[in-house]
Amino acid sequence: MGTPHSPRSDTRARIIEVSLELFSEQGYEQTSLREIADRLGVTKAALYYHFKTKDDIVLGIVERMAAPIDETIEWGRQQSWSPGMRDELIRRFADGMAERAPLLRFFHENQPALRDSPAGLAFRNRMVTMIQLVHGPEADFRERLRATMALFTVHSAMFLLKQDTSGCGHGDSVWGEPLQAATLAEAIGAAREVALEIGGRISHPAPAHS
Amino acid sequence: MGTPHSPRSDTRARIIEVSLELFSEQGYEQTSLREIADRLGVTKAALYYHFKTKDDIVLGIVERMAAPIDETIEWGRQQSWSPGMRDELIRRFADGMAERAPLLRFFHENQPALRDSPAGLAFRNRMVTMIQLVHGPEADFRERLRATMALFTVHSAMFLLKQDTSGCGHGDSVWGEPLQAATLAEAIGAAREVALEIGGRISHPAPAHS
Amino acid sequence: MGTPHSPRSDTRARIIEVSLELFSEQGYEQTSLREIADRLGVTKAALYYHFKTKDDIVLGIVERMAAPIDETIEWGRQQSWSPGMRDELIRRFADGMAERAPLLRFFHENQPALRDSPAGLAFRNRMVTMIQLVHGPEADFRERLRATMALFTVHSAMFLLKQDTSGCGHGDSVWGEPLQAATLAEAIGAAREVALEIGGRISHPAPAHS
Amino acid sequence: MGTPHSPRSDTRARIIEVSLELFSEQGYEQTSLREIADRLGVTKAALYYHFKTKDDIVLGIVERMAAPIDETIEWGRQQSWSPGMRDELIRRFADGMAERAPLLRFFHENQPALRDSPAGLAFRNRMVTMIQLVHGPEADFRERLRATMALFTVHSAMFLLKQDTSGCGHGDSVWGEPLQAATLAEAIGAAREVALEIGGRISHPAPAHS
DNA sequence: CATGAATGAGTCTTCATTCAT
DNA sequence: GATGAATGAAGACTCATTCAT
Repeated sequence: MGTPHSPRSDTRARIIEVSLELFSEQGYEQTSLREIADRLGVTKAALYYHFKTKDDIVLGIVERMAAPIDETIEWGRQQSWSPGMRDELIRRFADGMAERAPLLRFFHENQPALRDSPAGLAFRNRMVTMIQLVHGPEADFRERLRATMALFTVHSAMFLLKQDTSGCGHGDSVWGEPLQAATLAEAIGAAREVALEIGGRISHPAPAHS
Repeated sequence: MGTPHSPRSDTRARIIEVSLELFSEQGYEQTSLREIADRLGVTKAALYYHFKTKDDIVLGIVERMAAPIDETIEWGRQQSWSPGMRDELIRRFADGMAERAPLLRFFHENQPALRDSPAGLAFRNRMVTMIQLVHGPEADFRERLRATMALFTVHSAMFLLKQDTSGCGHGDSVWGEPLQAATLAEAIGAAREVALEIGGRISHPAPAHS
Repeated sequence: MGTPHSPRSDTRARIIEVSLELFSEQGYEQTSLREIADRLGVTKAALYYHFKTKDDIVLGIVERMAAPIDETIEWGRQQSWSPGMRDELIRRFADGMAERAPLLRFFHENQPALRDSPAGLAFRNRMVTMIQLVHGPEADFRERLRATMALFTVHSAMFLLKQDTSGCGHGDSVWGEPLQAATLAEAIGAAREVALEIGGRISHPAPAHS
Repeated sequence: MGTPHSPRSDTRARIIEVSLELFSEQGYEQTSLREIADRLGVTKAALYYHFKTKDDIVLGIVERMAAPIDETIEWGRQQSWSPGMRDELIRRFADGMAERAPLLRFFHENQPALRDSPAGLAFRNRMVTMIQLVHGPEADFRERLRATMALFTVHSAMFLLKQDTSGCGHGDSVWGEPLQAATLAEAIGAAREVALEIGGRISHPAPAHS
């Protein structure tokens, strides 16, 4: 009851962990509760002790992982828009996502499955808000699009990295040798910079040609 | 009634049409063959007359829709890389995708479901090839990432537009009034330009004649 | 119309041929009309031009293959029972079946599928009649059983031969080297002799120990 | 009602029981899981709780029923071949099968359906081993055939008895009155003796001490 | 905390069969 | 003689979920 982080049961935590893993590897629909339970060495019924619903697990995932986004959003809300604030926003987002890359990937790749679920909404709303904060008020379509691209860059980095892994043997990986050492961390670093460049052209609210 | 004996059943084509529609609206896994069949006014078995497998329908979709990508790839292969060629490549891709926006969206949002399927491979391979053509040989991670983002911009434009549509009443659409008139066509136009800007900074690490 | 063996269409014959082949290889239920049609290079619908029903094909098989049994039965009906007649009956049966071994095997291994079908009945009745002719009137259970075994010996020879073939690599074939040369024909020859021995103890109607 | 909290659900056992019943009555392919479930008063899904697969049910059947064969095989392996041992082997097999007659019949009549299934293999391997033990080493084709026939006699007895039962009214049962009293037990008794006679002529090609 | 047993709805798929052409 | 298109019934199997214990 009382103490916030009492070790009450780490099962709940492990469920979230394993679920995120499987969900991002195989997709939400492709991952069955049996699979999750098996990998945890418990029964399906046990999952239902901790979560009311499959979707509820996703909600759990979001709650545990979305904290940095929320902080960034909170910070963003207290600033007024300026190019510098925009850059800082992107920077914070990219850094916050560094350790949560799989989460981003998971939500991007499972939109249809989560479209109507509370968890899906919860996440999409956060992304939409972030995008709005980045492009600021009264932005036109181009600028909104740039903001979107800037934020999605982190996710796309994942896409690129995956090519290397999943290009199982049939040649033509995106990387030849130059990339042998690109760890996920390095990739995210690079993604941050590219994201800044992409977002960088959003000049607002006073356009240059006024 | 029109033509007496129907021009030899366009059912196959209609299946592809309707399937793409449903697949992109609800996702691949979330769309059952019954649903497709019902909307077409035929039986599930009829689908199996025309396609060996649910996945085979997706393959059909790809085949009918990917022609412009293939042409662009073909063109790209015959050029040698240069900034101008890169821009032209992006331009052609964006234009080709203009009428096929749902296809892009469909594949992006259903990666997990299609990961191991022939159809999924077929499409991902095309995308990977396009990306490689855009960034050209010997590009580093940042440049590859830019290339990726440039091409994905078209898809992200879809994401933005959808917010407007699917934000069914519960607030927080990305667009308030300013976007009331942004037709899909206009959006793609804008996406093309943004894509060009994003791709634009790829400047090859000074070739021999620097 | 007229001439008995006019070459009207050898398709019918080929259907029977191929069907028997597939039916005995894989079983009746496990063989679909599509499979038969494919192997013949025609459409399923074509099969329905020649046969009213899947079961009707089996009937066709029986009709074309059961002639020798019918002749043997006919002959048997005109004799009165004696040990010599019994032996001759077995001999004729075994010889007649020599070229139709697959047929026997097919019916034996597909009894459940054909239990209630006309074709199944047609064949089982023939076998029952043969058995009755072999053991003669007023035989007791033991003698009937012997008669049955004598006739089934031909089929069991098939079982043995198959072991050799289908024991795909996991060792322990029924035959080591001594059997390398046992062709189907030789096997049937041997089966005939064993069948005679097995049937041979049926001494009837005047038992020796009376 | 009887025992308060049921002895922990004998459902698994009942599934096996009912399945064997239906499988032998109608054949493996002709029996649907719905049928089994219905007769048990449970849902199809319940079957899948206890067995991974339809085929797995057959495996369950084999495991529960094949114990006596395994014991006989075990015993046979520890003897060295002699006519007496051979007779004892056949005797034990026949006795062991007395209560499991339907099992034998089931496997014989469903070979095609089970040919490639684990359950089918499991059973066929046992039979092949038994046959080898009966005819001993260095037997020729005739002797192997005799061994086979000896063991199959038990099954053939079933065939005969069935004629009586399933010849439902449309004439030609193998038995008229003389068999009214032949219970299954008696039949197996007779089969045992016939099997012994049939196996009896296997006389090994004069070993060293001839 | 967790399990064992079971459910009901739904999935994809296959098949024998029909019929207009 | 044969095909192309379609059907209706059924099949095996999977899944999220529930509940008594």
